Amino acid sequence: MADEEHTGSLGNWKRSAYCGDLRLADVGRRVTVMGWVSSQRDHGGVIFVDLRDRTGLLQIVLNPSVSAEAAALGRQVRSEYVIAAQGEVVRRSPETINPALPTGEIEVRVSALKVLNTSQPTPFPIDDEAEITETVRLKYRFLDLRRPKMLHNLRLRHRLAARAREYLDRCGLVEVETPVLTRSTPEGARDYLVPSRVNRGCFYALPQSPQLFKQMLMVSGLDRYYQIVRCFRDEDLRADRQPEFTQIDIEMSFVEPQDIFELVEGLLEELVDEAKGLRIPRPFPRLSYAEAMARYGTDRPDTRFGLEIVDLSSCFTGSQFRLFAEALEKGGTVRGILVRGQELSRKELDDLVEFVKLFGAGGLAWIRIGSEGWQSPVVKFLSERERSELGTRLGLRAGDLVLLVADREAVVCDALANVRLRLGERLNLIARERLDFLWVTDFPLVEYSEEERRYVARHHPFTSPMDEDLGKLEREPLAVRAKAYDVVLNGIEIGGGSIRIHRSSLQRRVFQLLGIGEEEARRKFGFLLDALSYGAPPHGGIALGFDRLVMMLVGANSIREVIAFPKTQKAVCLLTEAPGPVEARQLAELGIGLKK
RNA sequence: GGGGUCGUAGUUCAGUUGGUUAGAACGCCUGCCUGUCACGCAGGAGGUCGCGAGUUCGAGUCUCGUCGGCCCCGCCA
Repeated sequence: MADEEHTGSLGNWKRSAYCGDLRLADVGRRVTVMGWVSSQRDHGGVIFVDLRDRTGLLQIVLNPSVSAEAAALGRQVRSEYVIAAQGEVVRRSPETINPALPTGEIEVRVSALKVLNTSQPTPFPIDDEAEITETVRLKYRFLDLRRPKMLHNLRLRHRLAARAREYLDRCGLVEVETPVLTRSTPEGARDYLVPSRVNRGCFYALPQSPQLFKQMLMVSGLDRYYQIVRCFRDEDLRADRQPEFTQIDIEMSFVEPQDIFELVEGLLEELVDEAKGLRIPRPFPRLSYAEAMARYGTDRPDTRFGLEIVDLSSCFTGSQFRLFAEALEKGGTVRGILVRGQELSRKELDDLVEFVKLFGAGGLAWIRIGSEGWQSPVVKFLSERERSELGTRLGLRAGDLVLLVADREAVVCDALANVRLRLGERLNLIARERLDFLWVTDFPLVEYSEEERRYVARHHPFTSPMDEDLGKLEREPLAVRAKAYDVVLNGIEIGGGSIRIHRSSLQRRVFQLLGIGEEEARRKFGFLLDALSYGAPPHGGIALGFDRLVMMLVGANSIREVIAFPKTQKAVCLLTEAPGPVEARQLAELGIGLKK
């Protein structure tokens, strides 16, 4: 007995109920509950303890008239001590009911108490109220995760993963584990490298995705594959980007994009049902890349609000306004957003002018349509004809505001896409409760990289061109569309995929277009070309960003809220202080020396 | 690599124009209290103002540098 007290052992005690589960129906039960002390209220005689486990809070009552021993122990108890209590579930008298608690109609009258462990005072309160600096939260992540909200996030994440596995299994997909120690493929993101001790001077890379393995599984005839898999990219972090993240990775044989859409829509339907109990409309809307760029300026539009972008170039042909004229002469464009019935202060407009510069635009021209006439720093440069064309085109009337950007098309799109988002937020136009899923399709196969002075794959080099565009592959590569697609939720890209090239002859043509020579292709992707030459079936797939999806479904602003042990923007784990130095002996074994 | 922003007690914050001993709330500690639930009451402890230089008679406050968190640009096929 005394030993048990000192060691905090359970002895023969066995938990018979979770705290948060108990209700009126349990009145009369003798229960054993275990958990953490959320608060202790000592009234000199009777002591109340709010006991917390992952299910919620339960009030237990230590009354000396029931057990003097338990009450004496309870007097010693402090916040976050781990205790076990045995007693009877009793109905609270009407005036002592706490409607704020799901368990507020009952309490446990404790007959025996064990202190299983003590706790130092925690560096921050274990509740959802206080907003604690992230530095402190991450350093004490084990305590941060003890907070109900974080436990909820982790448990929801688990349920979504479980539901995804169940659905994909039902659809006949087979989960296969692919290697974590793999080969570096210098195309794309920077790899995390792992030195090989056995093969001195050689390195593994952690996978950016299991792309090539899943394609080879298709060649193997596995037919339908999935994997909930960790991926790694050594790039700078953002609120929605961590160096290691989880994908729901999918690949199927003998399919066209439509098959992928149906499978993924079914998956997302189930996940949204699991998370929110909502039925999302299917099929998801589809938008071509070209249309998405034209209307929203981005390939991942948030369609929960309007403020669509309008091409106004034709209104300004031959303009006397130098900025517009120059942009158009250089093959650029003038586009704008019409804001109707909203007041923006002069300061806010000035801020927008600065804001677009972040995205490479020279500036932003605004025109307010007042009842007295047009009010704008640029209106004096516009001819009568331009003003009238603009007015007709947009159907301008008093109270309207027009925001214009003139530049190269890519810059205009980027700038206005961001202006649109900012205004959507600022003017509170976003339908917060909506989940707008959509497919973006018909991506260009390649884009031209000024920096590398060659065509680069927009998705990845294994993406199939559209059959009808094959003829343009060499003549007009920028006009070739790919069998690629992204799935977007509320303006966040949550997944992307494609139908892959399954014939080595076409794969060679694409490598050639990308400036990857025969020899280089053999060296880097020889195994894939080999695989394709042994009867590869038509196949394609997709990868869904699981962290982002969970983030959206719990309404968090950062992926870190749904990852148990995330890293900071400098890719440091504040809890374990990884990455850290290693011993000289370890480096010597690997044949690695560090530059001073 | 670049821009912005923040850094004061365990936590969340305040701190005037540069001026005495840097404050509040919560938390913590001690005592009292038999129906509270953010219990209450009385008392108490707790600070390298991120770090380092500089300006000044005097710096939490001004300047420069540096470290760290967050947001963003670049980057992320």
